Amino acid sequence: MTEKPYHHGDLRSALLAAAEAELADKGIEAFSLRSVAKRAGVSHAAPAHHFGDTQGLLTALAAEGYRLFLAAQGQREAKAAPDARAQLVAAGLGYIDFAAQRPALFRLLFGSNRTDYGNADLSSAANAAYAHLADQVFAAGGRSVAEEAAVWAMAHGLADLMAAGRLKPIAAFQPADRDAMLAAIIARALP
Amino acid sequence: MTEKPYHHGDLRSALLAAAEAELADKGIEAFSLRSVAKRAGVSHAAPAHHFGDTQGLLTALAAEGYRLFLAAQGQREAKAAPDARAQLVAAGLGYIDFAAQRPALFRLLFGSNRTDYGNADLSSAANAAYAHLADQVFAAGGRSVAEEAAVWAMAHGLADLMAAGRLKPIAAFQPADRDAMLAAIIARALP
DNA sequence: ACCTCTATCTTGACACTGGAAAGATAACAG
DNA sequence: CTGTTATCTTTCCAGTGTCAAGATAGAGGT
Repeated sequence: MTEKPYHHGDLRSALLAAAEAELADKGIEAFSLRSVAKRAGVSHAAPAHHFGDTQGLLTALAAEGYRLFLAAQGQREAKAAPDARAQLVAAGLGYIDFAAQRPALFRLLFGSNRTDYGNADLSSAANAAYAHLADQVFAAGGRSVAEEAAVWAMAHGLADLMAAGRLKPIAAFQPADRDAMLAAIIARALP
Repeated sequence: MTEKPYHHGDLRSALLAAAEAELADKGIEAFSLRSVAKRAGVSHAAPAHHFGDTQGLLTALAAEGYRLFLAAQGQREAKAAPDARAQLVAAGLGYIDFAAQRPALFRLLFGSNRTDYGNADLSSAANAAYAHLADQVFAAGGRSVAEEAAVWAMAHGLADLMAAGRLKPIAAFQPADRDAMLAAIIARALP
């Protein structure tokens, strides 16, 4: 019976998990560090040692978020045809999956100023996500910043509007129909 | 010499202006009601009488924001060719203009949960913006929710990425070139 | 003119927040 | 077993949003 040892053991991970739960529950604007500490069953000042301040915690969470974000795209890609265009559409669907399943985390990545992109870990995680997009656009024949922007904006726009709950008529479709519809829309932006 | 009359005269408008300045300076996540009151030269509890609470103030600001948002689209439309497709592209450019010029306000409209869409004024302002999009898509031949979503997502994606500063290579072009590039991208999403 | 009524604004209080400082506890290296 | 260090708690402070009570002034009726 590990009641409540003074030393948690893996508080860092526990705090990250608690922070994501807090984010999902209350959103970034009502995010409370003290509440995160309570969720992890620890004093309000405990996070400071692992993350410094709130920005540090959110920065670490965002870095994890970018890795999950890439993983969501990878899951779709694994099920798609191997040609470059199909892979790019699949990545777009994964992009949207992530935003729909974790809207608050998605907004932390793309719509928050409480993360520090000077941080090396976050910076490299974000760059990896961007590089993956750029590679795929190149593989599909895109050769300009405009081609990149077109694909990115289409996927991002769908994802952000879904996360905001503004595409309910589309979200209401059966998953298969919904995916087909979204895939067709994404395809319009392809090179 | 109107030194400091006990009654402000037009505190409501002054508070809205101060709130937008506060939003632009600190972003939605560091938005402080007391700081807004200070900007307007008034006690920290003065806003309560006009807006109730912080959510009330942000809701009123968002309603104003949607009207400015539509006005930004109207400005572009007035300079564009009268055919439906050109008007739709122009509206998209106005959409992006607004996001680029007032990124914090743009995020209040599309990425905040601190506004109350149950409020009649905000709700009707937001609906007016949506109706304008739907009308334009219909006029351009769009007849499905997918057509609507495609155009909306493309404009919104470009706007949100610009507001987040993630399309710097495109933002760096001369205005005319930039607009032409964005117009070409938006055109991909048209019916 | 005066006098009430009501809207507007201020003051003071409360619980909550993030962060700093200092102390307590336990793991670990020797 | 002991000194050292990492981890966590306690205590404190300034700042925040909201509520309640009081102060001020404009508006309308007589």
